[in-house]
Amino acid sequence: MIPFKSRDKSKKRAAILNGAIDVFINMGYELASMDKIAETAGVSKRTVYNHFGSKENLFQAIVNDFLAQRQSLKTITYDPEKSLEEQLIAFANAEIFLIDSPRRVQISKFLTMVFLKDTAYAKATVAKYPPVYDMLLAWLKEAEKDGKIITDNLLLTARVFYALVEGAITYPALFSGGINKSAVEPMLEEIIATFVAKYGNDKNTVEI
Amino acid sequence: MIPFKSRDKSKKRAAILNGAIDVFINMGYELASMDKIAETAGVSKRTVYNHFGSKENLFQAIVNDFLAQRQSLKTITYDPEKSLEEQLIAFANAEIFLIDSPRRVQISKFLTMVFLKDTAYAKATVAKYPPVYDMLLAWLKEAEKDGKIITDNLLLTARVFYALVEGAITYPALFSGGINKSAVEPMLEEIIATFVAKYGNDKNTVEI
DNA sequence: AGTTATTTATACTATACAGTATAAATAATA
DNA sequence: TATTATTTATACTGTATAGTATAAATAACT
Repeated sequence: MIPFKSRDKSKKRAAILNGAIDVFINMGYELASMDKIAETAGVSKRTVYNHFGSKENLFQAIVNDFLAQRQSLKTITYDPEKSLEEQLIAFANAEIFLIDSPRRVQISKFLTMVFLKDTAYAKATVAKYPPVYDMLLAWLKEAEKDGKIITDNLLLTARVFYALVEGAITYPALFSGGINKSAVEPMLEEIIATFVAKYGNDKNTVEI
Repeated sequence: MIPFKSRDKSKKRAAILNGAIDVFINMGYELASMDKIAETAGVSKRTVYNHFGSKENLFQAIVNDFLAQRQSLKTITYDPEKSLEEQLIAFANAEIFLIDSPRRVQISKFLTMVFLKDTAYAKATVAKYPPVYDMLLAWLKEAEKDGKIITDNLLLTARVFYALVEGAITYPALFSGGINKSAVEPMLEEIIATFVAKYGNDKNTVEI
């Protein structure tokens, strides 16, 4: 039977997703019971199943919603008029966005746990979204052509950049439960300066 | 009743720990059943309980055994005769040790998951062991005094170093399930070079 | 060989949870 | 107001698992 006319279910759907995120975060996937999720969402258990069918599906919906956000971040293209630092900070901020609100850092933490538990699933899931490295690689290529970046291995260089951002900011935020701007900003400057010290074409010094 | 004489239980204990690690790694803490652990260890379930009392205790024993290994790594002191690179690689290798065998990378991965799930527990547990940063901080202080390192913030500098090592090597190893020397070595050189480019006192260049 | 610490096999208890069933209640639309 | 898509409350099924009980078996030490 095709419903005569379907009504707006988005409110309940959002409430369920929100409650589920809370419970997943606080209990972990295994210990998050569908009863608890329904209660937290202020919804009957049957409604949860009507919307998502299974715990697994509910989880997938959360993951997809979250990763879709990342996808929608605007692209960054090389601009010879702007300083390297300014442009690199834009790349870093695209990562920092993922841990930039209490909610997002919770979800990132949960996702990291799940991805660590099943790295094959992690790989398959992340593969559905545009690779983060590619945008930086394209940027680096342009910057190198413009003589502002010096490297003999673009991929290694990109990996060093993300190592700095993730190692200094993202992962610490997951463990500390969040970031505070006043602590992140000096660190962000420091890692950008570190990157530029290695790969920037500093025309103001010369070998003696 | 005090036992007349206790016998050597270390063999069974080791078998249980080993089996438990296998099961924890493959199923995660929650889904690792004590029946499965006993079976994997080749031991009766009652013996598991005789040795460890509870699943929680068994888990704690694994964590403590693993972290105790790290503690036993030898200290690294500043040596003015050696190059910065050579000495920094020793620091990096102390980290790489933790992901340097298939077994250790599995345990590190599992521990990272558990620590992410309960960061308060993580903090308390890690606090029981010597802080990793302290040794590098002492080294940096000496290197700075010796004029080989230039920085106005030792702590930030240490954090950049570990960000590079963890972001470029440790975390990627957790997700990829291990490291292969031929891929790690170029990356290790690259991050050491990056660190030195920023903080090394390069007397061979001068501002013009 | 005899003592006894340790281990084993089997069965059991109590609890929790994913998912289903059913019938009644609610609320949006016509 | 009548229709019906959606939601709710309650109870249920089947399965899984942490931990315990008990008595028999094993093996290290004297």
